[in-house]
Amino acid sequence: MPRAGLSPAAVVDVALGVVDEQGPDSLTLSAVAARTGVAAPSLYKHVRNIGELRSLVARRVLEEMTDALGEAIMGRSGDEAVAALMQAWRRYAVNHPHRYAAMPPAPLSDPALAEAGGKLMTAALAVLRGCGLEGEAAVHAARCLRAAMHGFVVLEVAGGFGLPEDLDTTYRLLQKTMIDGLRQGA
Amino acid sequence: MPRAGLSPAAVVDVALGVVDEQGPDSLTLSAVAARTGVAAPSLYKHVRNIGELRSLVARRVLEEMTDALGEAIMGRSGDEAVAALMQAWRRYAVNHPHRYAAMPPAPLSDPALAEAGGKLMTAALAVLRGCGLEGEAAVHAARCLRAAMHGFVVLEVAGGFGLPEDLDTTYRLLQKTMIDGLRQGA
DNA sequence: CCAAAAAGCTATTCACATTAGCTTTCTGTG
DNA sequence: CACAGAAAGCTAATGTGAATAGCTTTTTGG
Repeated sequence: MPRAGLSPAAVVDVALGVVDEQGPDSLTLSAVAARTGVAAPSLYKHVRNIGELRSLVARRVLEEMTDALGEAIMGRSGDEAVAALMQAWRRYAVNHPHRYAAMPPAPLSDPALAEAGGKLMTAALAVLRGCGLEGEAAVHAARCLRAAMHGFVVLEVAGGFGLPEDLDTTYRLLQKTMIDGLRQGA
Repeated sequence: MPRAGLSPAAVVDVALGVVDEQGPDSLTLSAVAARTGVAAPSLYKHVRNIGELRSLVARRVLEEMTDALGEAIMGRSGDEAVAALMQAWRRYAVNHPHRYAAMPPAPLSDPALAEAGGKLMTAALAVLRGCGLEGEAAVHAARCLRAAMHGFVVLEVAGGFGLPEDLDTTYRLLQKTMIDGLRQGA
């Protein structure tokens, strides 16, 4: 019988499929193995363990999201860039809810994840510089922005907002609030 | 040999100990059984399954946190109450990081959890009424507030804020931003 | 063409959740 | 007080998933 032709990247591809369809908690080596037509232990030839696979998935997702955000803010500046950033953040999470949930909120001792996160931070700080925020003030502003965006989409994706009121309206209010807040800080 | 004298509540007590010391992911029936001096399967006499145990734990934590927030806002109103609410929210999470992480962001089909969450929502809406917000506007404001608080403490507790800048300062900025935002909406 | 690396596989171990079925301890009622 | 039945516990067993060991097959480079 011919080989499956796997590689770490291919395993991550399949893992992303599992995550998309069944959520991050269902990402198991058996599930990935079943989709690749390979026995579960064979996957250890490509990833060290399930933790590494999760890390690799998280990294891919973070990079993908960073790209999407980068595109969204490209060519914009000031409040408009902040609004675009917030919009793109939420759109990514809503379009890929399981992928978003597959990203840990912190790099947890994974240098590659930390680096990917650093790129996102750099992009955010660039946007804030366009709002007149630099140095320490920009760091505090970026944290607030991230907290607001992350908090909102985590709750939205998990179904944490029970009431029927329109979520787009809520998010618009959050955008306005944050943008006004940034203006204050500048 | 005498009985262990367990009960659903006692099992939850022990489970909270496990959560506090080893985090929500380490909450297993074996861990709880070991602490109670009982064999793991015996726990099924008190809880239906591990999922129910997690729900019961989450409910206890949510109620405990709701109490803490209720105390914090008691006797205050307006911006001061909002500031106290935000302060107490963060304090609870920082003092009990694993318990905070043990709460799912949504009731996920658990009516008891939903009810506990409803009480918290009621308290929040009461605070906002004191800021001149009612009806739909209050719902949108409450969501924004929750998103900001939850997002911040999730990231703080997980170690998601890498840089060395002072987190108290960041949170003060977030408080100010949200309070200004609420004033706008009113 | 062949040696060795790479990629698979089967068998096995361990942890945890869960079920089944048996035994022991309480408890309340005659 | 006795004892029947409920409640609470136990052991044994199953299923799933992670992980390791050691063997076999496929590639590939010289």
